[in-house]
Amino acid sequence: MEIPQPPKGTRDFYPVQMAEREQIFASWKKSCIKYGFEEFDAPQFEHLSLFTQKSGPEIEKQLYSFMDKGERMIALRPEMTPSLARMVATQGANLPKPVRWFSIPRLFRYEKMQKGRLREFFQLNMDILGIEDVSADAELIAAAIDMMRDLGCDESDFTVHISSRKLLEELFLAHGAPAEKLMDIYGVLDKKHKLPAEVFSAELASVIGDPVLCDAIAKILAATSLDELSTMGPDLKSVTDLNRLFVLLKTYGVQEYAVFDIGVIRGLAYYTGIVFEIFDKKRAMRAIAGGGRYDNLVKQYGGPDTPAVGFAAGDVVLADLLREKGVLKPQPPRSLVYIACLEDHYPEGAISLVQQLRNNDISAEFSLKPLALGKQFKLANAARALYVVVTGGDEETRGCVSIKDMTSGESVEIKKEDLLKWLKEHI
RNA sequence: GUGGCUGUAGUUCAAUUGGUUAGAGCACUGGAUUGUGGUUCCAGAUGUUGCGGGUUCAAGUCCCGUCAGUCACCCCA
Repeated sequence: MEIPQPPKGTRDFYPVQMAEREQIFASWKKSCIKYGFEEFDAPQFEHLSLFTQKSGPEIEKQLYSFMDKGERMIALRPEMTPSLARMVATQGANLPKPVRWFSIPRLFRYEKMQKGRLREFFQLNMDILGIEDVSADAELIAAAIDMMRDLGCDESDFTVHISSRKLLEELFLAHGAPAEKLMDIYGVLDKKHKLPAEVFSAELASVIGDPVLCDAIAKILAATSLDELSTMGPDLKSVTDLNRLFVLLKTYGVQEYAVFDIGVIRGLAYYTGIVFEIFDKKRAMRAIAGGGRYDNLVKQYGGPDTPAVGFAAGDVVLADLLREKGVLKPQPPRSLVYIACLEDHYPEGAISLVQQLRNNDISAEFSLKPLALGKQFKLANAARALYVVVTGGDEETRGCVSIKDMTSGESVEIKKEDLLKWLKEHI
């Protein structure tokens, strides 16, 4: 009989993988709560139109969609932001601002898989809605950086690359680029880090056409700092905002993680202002996280005009990074205590003890079939137990049990009625 | 959607380049060990070599197809 295969691009989470996943999720939640974010969730499937409304009809090719029995077009959610925008729009003015929400959704995308990209995955989403000021961008980026630090990463592992959609728009328009060409220019710019310099220039030239304009834009795109940009043209609000953002990030104490990078575009998405991406330092992987300002989205879903900024970090690339760095911890004990009992005492001797511990919230287990004591110790190892309590035998006649510390290998014998107290003191 | 590489035991990989009965580590099960685990020693089980076809006296090995995995391109919300 052939074993059925799981669908393409999905993962089975055996307890080992589940422990890794839980470690990441627990760290994510801790970071979010530390920053005053509340958790929310939404349906795993939505009306297809929720996504096509934001991303256009072509998006359907890249998601799991189907008609349900009521002839409604449904899609498994490929991202969380539309659901968030819908929820916020629904509440309208009722929702106290700023909204500070996070979620860890399971997402589905119909894509051909490759490194760091699957068809089913998780994301951490953090969003701040209702604040137009760059202070919200700074708070969010600081939170994103701390999220990475809480997972055990530091400035030798990752960098936040920051730019601004508005900056590019203002710069290009100020130099006389036609508005209808902006999207095409973004498209080429998005590939800047991947293409050799000559190919990049050639593509840029073919998109822009006018050689004078092309030269001006090439100069802008070669800029590596905000100061450099300031000398190129008139004072721009976006430059002021970005400068302020970097000052704020310094105040947050995270400036060593943040760099200005004009090449950050974030696809052709709905971003309206500051955009950022977190990359591993070697830039060997896909983006670990990405986000930015999307001030029009809630309004686009029929809600009140609500400025917003958010980011998402996928679990796949992040787990790759953490595994490579070796910061993922081994599985925690399945049971803190293993009750071993001598065969003449099986199993009644174990059950009453095991239940006493469980009733006091100490995880405990015992062998469900009679085994030699040596075997029971092997099972205790498999359970990653910290202590083995041996019951029965000579100790029993003395009203005692012996406890073995599985880390040190040392044993002590104590009165049976003192066991709970002893364990509470030592665990 | 396009292309490269790879499919051998549960898993990671061998198999003298086409040659006899496809092997090993790890993991698993049992034993050494009927009162003490991790280390050690012994034994055991597991395969339609992804699937289908072709070439050949002979195919895990070569060819075609197909499926799956993986990597890159496209895209990346």
